[in-house]
Amino acid sequence: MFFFAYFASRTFFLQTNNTLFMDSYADKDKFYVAVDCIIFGFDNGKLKLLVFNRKIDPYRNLLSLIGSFVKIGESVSEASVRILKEFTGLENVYMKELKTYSSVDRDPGYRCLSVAQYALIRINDEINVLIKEKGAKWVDIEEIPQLILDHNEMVTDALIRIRKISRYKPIGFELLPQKFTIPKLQMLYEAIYQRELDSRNFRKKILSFDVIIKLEEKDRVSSKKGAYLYQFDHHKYKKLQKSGYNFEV
Amino acid sequence: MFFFAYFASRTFFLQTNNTLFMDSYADKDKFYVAVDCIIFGFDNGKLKLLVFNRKIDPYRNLLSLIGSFVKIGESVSEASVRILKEFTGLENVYMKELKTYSSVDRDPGYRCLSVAQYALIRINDEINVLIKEKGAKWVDIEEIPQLILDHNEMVTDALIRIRKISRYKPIGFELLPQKFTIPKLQMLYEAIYQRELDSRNFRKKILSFDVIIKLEEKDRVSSKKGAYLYQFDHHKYKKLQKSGYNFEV
DNA sequence: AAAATAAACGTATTTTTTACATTTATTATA
DNA sequence: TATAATAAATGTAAAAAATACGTTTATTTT
Repeated sequence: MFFFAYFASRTFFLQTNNTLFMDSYADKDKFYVAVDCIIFGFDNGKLKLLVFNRKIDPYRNLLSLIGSFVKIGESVSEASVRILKEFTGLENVYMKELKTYSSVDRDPGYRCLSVAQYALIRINDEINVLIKEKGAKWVDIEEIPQLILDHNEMVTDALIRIRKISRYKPIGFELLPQKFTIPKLQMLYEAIYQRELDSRNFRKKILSFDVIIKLEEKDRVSSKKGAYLYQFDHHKYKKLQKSGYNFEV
Repeated sequence: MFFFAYFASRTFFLQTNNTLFMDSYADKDKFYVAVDCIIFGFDNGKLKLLVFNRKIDPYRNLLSLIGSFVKIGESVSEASVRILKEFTGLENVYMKELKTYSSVDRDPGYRCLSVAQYALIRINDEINVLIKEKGAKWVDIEEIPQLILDHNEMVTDALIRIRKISRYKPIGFELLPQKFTIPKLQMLYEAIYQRELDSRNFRKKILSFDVIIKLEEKDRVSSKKGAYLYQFDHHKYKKLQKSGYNFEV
């Protein structure tokens, strides 16, 4: 029998020797270890997922998450950092392990275990140029298309996870630009929770954490009056965290 | 170079063929996939960890978690269910994935990735007979001995996890016998959180969830007056969970 | 009969959450 | 230049939840 590489672009290597692996065959008695990244961004008031349009077999013209085999000489998290950098140009991204997907028949080509990672990134124009080059694109999380293998399951699990996590950790800030307005922050939380929040209570709550700094500037893009810009205060947040605080919106 | 199996008891197999693997050598260019279980129990008012005393090389006479290689024909969770059953005789145990440990140098013998799982079990005499046979034993979580490889790190991570999880899910009930008293339940939560709780507020809170059923019987082991026994009401709990409830003590 | 022990219970205070409507700053347009 | 339109900013009262705290009860042992 004849199998193709899980990912067959110039960036996906056979884990044992780092050489291109286009049309070799998989060893059925051997574990392959992959990493798949569920990358979220926030744009235009909507939570987005980065998907990759495969241009070659297998799964030509189908969508998948951004992934790669893990090389024998790197850890799973090193692999995920590597491909995130490759696809978005970003380093120092908020990325956490979701869970391991290891069903025997999850990948017909390989006995392949995948460690899924979810990441939150700030979308900007540079990134959008790069992902276009790579054949990736953003899709709205309310309209997630069919993805290969068990990738849809991974996305569902990741969404559940970020909803939970966002109740302790100010992950919202990872998705917004450095300067943001409170109405934008609220929209993000509404996108994460998929429900409306009361603007007065939201503002009160956010400000009560005392981890954002009001700037003099206003953002007048979405309103004539303009909304004050704020910045996240990492220093104060770290202090707060140390004292065992819980960030719950 | 010459390497030994990660676990070398009759229960640990080479993942490719399920045959005994005592003194063969590892393929350094190949990923081995292992599972390690952080098994918690509750006994005598203390939270306990199940550790395994290795009687053969490598790591003879050292302590480790209960673990195994994952076989090529099973998923990670199937492997963890398998070894949990083998060591404790238990099936249908509360067990969840903790995270993946995959540093390149975490195991000097193998390029081995381990998916750690944490489990909560009800200790009883039967189990204690079986674990003794297997060479395993309970240690107090406040006095965890040195374990092999990165197993201490796994335990630390698991403790952090169960402290977090116990704020949403009534995991406490997984660790207690079917019939338990409120003071015992409180002791358990105190062991998990490592801090004292107010008995009046604790009782009020627990009863407000309306998921435990008061029985007519009393447990007079730790008091002359005796404490009423209660039972967990799984049915009511499931209903509650569906309605989006949060179980936080 | 008295002492000792752990279980069971209630209430007042503080804190947090929720619900809800109006005013403000600015731009566009009549 | 007055008016309409738009989204941002703000406060307060009521309800719910969390916290702090002391006494009584049932029973066994002495």
